[in-house]
Amino acid sequence: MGRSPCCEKAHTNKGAWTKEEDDRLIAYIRAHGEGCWRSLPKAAGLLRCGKSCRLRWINYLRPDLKRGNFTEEEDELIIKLHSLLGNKWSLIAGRLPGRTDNEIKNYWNTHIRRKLLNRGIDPATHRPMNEAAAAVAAAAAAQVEATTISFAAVKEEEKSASGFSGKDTKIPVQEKCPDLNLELRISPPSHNQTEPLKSGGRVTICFSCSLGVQNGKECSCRNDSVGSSSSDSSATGYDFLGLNGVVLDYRGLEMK
DNA sequence: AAGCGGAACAACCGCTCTTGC
DNA sequence: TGCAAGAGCGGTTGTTCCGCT
Repeated sequence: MGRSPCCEKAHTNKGAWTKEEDDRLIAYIRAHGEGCWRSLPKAAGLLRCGKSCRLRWINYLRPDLKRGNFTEEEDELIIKLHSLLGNKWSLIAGRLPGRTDNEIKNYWNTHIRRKLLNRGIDPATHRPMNEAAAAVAAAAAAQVEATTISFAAVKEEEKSASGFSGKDTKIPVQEKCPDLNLELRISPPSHNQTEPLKSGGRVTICFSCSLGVQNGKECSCRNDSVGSSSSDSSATGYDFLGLNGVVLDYRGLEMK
């Protein structure tokens, strides 16, 4: 049983792409468009795996790609998006026109990770390093406890608690960042809001705090006790990218 | 100039998800 | 409902480049 390999490895090239291969791929896609990647190599006369062709096209040959260094703005945007989405590189890439998931992933691993470490921030949790270590220990303890909970029961609870359907229910980001709003919704305070800010163990914090910069100049929740006046706009969500006043639903981040 | 080590990046691999039968 | 194919994603590896000694 099992799946047939995506290509016949014995008859495919591997390693760096040559100029000629690039030209063939570009010419074929210009003529026929992006279609069935599996059959594309043969049709285009390439001794490459379909996956390899797809990757090459998406990451390097697409005409709308923006090459060159990342700007400071892009850096910060990536950090913010990563704190919200985790390693969902494709989603992050969807918010950065002209950038690819692979490019962003590489850039994260080589530049941004170090940048955050230099700031004393754990790149995985976006919290200060010492706090992150404590969080890891706490998470490990919690995991032991969690093993007693039936997986089926959890799935059932997810299903009923989530308004999302199918694909949307798999979002795992929250497990790593318990402080993040599980619905990943960024919204201004609703004047009609009747629920307290902290409900069912969910705490909403400002974006700056989620990055581990408590009491920083950008922290908008420092003076707020949880559950304070609902008329304070900073208490219920991030002013994410200056989007205060806009409801940002996680589902909207999924771009195809 | 040569050797070495680390950084950067391109590409591959294995897995999951979606879709069609 | 189950299976297989195709597509996509994220982690990892391999190669090249560059600066330092």
